[in-house]
Amino acid sequence: MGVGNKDFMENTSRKEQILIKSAKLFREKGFEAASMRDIAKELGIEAASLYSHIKSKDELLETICFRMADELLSSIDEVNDVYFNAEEKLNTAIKNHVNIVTGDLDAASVFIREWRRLPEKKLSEFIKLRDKYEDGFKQILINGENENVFEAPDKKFAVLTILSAVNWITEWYNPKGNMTPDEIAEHLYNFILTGLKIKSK
Amino acid sequence: MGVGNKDFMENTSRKEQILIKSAKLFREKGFEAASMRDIAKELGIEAASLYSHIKSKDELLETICFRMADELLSSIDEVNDVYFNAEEKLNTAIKNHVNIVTGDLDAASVFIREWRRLPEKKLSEFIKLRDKYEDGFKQILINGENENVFEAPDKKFAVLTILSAVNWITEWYNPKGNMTPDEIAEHLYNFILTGLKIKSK
DNA sequence: ATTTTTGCCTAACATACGTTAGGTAAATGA
DNA sequence: TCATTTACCTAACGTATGTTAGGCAAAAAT
Repeated sequence: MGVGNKDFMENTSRKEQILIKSAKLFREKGFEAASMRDIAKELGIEAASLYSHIKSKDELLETICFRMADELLSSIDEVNDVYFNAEEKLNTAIKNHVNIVTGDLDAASVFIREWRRLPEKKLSEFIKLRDKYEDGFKQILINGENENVFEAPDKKFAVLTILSAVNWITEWYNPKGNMTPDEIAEHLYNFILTGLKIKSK
Repeated sequence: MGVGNKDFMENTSRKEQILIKSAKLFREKGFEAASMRDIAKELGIEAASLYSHIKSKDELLETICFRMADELLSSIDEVNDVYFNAEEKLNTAIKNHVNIVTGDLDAASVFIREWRRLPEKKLSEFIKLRDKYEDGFKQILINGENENVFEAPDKKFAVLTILSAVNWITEWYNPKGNMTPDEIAEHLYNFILTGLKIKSK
């Protein structure tokens, strides 16, 4: 009942299954409104049984949020290490971000929307990681300015605006829609680079 | 205890005070996590006393969300009625949006983040209003294309990206910071119009 | 073959929640 | 002056929540 995709689930550890369903429900109903009993029901077990695999509800939120943060951070680090050209860096960073986010929409939505509900101690740790990620993008903009290819008077502002656009994807992206993640990334990159105004003008 | 700004509150009806505190708490803790007892405590009364002024907790969320929606909608309608030039329209629409959002950050955050928790019936109504607002922006982009001043192959995509940027303000705007709403709006407008890339290139 | 571990179960706990019922003292209106 | 309304109160209700305790059958490890 409610279990669904069993073939897929069979190769996945119980803890992983719990995380997947948690992300789904945290996204749909919000962290507080999604109960342990809801999560258990999705897996066809009782709420108390969840505690054979996890320590607490908070742990679920933590794991989802920090996994995403780690994934994004290692992506931006790699971009800044590997590529030389600022335009290429920004293009790749955006492409990676869009792919990570669309690759696990549930977890990404929780990462973007529900991180505020982390317990205080983990929250400050989380915010540090977010800041580090933002710094990764800032670094790209600084590179671009040195290369005389980007212009961003207020770098922090520019980064926040860029990230707002790539994060907002979770609000409207439909995997069954007619845009692939790479197409979205390209679209976004073009928009961020050149804006709305007609170039010939 | 916890009441604070009494002078200001004295000219405001009790129901309005409740709404103000609700918005504050819904923003800080989320709709589900902020309890009626929390809201009451902010006003120095008992939870049950709230029900002399309101019907339910849902009603509070509804009022906050729909007020914001109405305010934004009449703003975009006015812009589309009054101005003729597409660039001017977009500039004013963004300026209005930023001013409305920064003018009541608590309510705006709830409008942007917590609308999902609306009861099903109100939720569909709310989504209709959001779509209408998006259409208002889309209309501006279409105007701009006809005037040969904007270029946006995918208009829906462009609108979502623009709105993501103006909505994300609630995540970082600090009223005590060193940017006025109008400065933010101008900054945003420039970014949306021309992007990062250096023009001379 | 026997022990240990795993993964679930039922039952229950303490707490928190939105909300209602019924009352009361002060302000308001006739 | 008396009646009504307003804005609060205390008490309580039913329900939902995260989590723990203790047990039990099957699988895994020794």
